[in-house]
Amino acid sequence: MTHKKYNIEELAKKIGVSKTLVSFVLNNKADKYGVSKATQKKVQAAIKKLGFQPSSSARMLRLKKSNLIGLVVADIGNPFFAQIAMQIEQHADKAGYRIIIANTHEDPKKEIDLLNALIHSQGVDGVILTTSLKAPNSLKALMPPRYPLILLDRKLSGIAASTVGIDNFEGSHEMTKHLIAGGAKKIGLLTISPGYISPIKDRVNGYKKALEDAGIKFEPELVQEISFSQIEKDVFEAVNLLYGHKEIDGLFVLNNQIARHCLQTFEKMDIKIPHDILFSSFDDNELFSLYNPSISAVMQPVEKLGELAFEELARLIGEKDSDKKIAHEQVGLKPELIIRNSSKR
Amino acid sequence: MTHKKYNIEELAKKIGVSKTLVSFVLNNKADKYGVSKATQKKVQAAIKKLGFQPSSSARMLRLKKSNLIGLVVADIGNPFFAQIAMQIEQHADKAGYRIIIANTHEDPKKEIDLLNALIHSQGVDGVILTTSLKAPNSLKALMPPRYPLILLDRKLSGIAASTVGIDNFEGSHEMTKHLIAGGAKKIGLLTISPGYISPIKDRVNGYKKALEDAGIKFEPELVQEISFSQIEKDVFEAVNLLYGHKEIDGLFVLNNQIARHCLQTFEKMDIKIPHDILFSSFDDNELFSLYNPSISAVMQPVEKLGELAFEELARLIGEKDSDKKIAHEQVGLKPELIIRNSSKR
DNA sequence: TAAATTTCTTAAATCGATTTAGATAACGCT
DNA sequence: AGCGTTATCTAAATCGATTTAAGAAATTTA
Repeated sequence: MTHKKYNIEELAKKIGVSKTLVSFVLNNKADKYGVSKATQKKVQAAIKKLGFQPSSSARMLRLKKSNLIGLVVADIGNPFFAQIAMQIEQHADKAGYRIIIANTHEDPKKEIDLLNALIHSQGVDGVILTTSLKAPNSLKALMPPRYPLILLDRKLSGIAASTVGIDNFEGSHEMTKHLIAGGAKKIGLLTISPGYISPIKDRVNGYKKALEDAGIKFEPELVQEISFSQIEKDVFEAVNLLYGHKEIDGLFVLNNQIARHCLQTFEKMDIKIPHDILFSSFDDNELFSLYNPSISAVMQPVEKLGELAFEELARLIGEKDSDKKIAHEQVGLKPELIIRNSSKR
Repeated sequence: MTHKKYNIEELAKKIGVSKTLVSFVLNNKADKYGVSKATQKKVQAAIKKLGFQPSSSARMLRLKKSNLIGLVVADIGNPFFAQIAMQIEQHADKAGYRIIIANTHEDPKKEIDLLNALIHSQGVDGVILTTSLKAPNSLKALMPPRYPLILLDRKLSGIAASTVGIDNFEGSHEMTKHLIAGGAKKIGLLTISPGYISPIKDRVNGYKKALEDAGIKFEPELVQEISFSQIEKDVFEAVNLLYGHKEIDGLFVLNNQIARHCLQTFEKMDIKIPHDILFSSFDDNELFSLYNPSISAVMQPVEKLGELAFEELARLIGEKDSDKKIAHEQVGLKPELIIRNSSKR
């Protein structure tokens, strides 16, 4: 039952035709090259019967096309990225692509190494990247001209690449406005390292703008950066500082992992939301709807993001194949405010 | 700055040696073949300076080794699998492997198609699989003899493959015992489709055994199978039936997604846990510790599972390379009971 | 100095597909 | 019959690496 693995040459010999002919049939070029219907049938039948699968390494080598796309993310452990990855896989699969997943752990050096390997060694046809880079130089240096690259979630100025993400400024602006409308006068902000990535900067700016709109003075010490590698400890200290000493009456956190640890800290310190602090987070999450009180959040349209990222990448790959000009799109989807109980009294 | 992409031949010409020599250096065989130290230095320098990356498709073709492993899971959306995937990626990366991720959505046909493509076309060096198959035939038919395969989470009898998972019978047995000890006399069980996969069967058996131990008669109608594709609806109906009509005083659910929807349903129906029903779930989860009341769960050692799955696969790949016999390990890690407030009064 | 050895280097075959250019056979037409 | 056409098919080059077998240069030995 377990049949031998044939290559195209053996298969051709078995059928009694040349491998050229088998290749024609395999690639739907039989008609184009005038292969008789009878022969086509014969070849098709043999392919199916023997379960022949052409070697993708051989095709890759010859065609310089891998049907592989690289998905390089900062942290697949974060459900936000895991969800997007799933969406991307789903769309890629439909279009005949496989995805290679790689995790940078927010390390720029690792990011560059991985990209180098994926692009130049593995030969992936394109890359979807959530970059942790501060500057575009090292990325630019390794990218072949007109290489299909999608920046997901995080922009990187100075690089010509399509970007798929939400309007972080607006999401943050709206949520902060909402907290203010709920009565908060002194709103803490918990950001996450690295603080230089675009969504974080945009969100901080959205927060500032909302304060300004409301005539509230921006106080830098109310903004605390949580280190990606020691979230638990930093959150505890930050909440301690902001609530214990700065006496905030509102807290907005820029990431769902931070939010989780805030909730833990609130329980530990016996802080009651929304009574003591109005609270909200970025990135909605199953926990938020079930928690008591339910947690307000800025929701990113994850399915849409994944879909768009892949579709745009597929478009770029297609254009590259046909050697047209590559136009880079900047997609800024609208985030959605999910107002629940943690942010209003 | 953006330098041209060289292949080994161009690189060799540039340096003024043969590509054979470059290849020797590249593969650390320079000493073995007696390349002079001076030449080695020269070649090394050029490789580094020009950032040369050998084409992996060419190497794959020649060496029949891809340094790729396939990770085929039923549902990457499930945090349990996402976590394991992250662990596997981490260990694989260290060992120089890339992972291709594929999602079967619990569809056996899709699973076979994907495996076929990964093994025979992509040429992955090995596969880690959470199978949705009922019978091993179709899998056996496509697997080359002695192919490195790890079954993760789910066993499949009749197939010679290493299996990495936990002792599901024991986990379920212990948790059911705990519910009984807490005073539950009529315990509902929510399983998930497909019901024939080994962990589910083992868990159901553990549940039965615990009832038997306690002298409680097993009632088949207290066991309800939730369909993977319509969890929300099924959970609602099942809870309605079991609590509303069968008057259960305990509920054990076999999957964290089901648990989530149970909590929603409880709120909707105003069922108080642990007061009205003692409740617990399989697969621990951040939600469970933060929810009020906190939810008891059978925790699987996710990091350990991912690590073992990869290490065992790497071992098999290594043995295959050196053409030794492949011994198949059956790893059954101990699950851990996390007792919180949902399961005791 | 010539022969034998050792040291270093390279030409060419190979992996399995695709594709170009060309071969062969059958056919129609004058 | 002879010649151009058309319809089918195939030989051989190619992609970029690895590796075997063998060649050239340097060194030692006789």
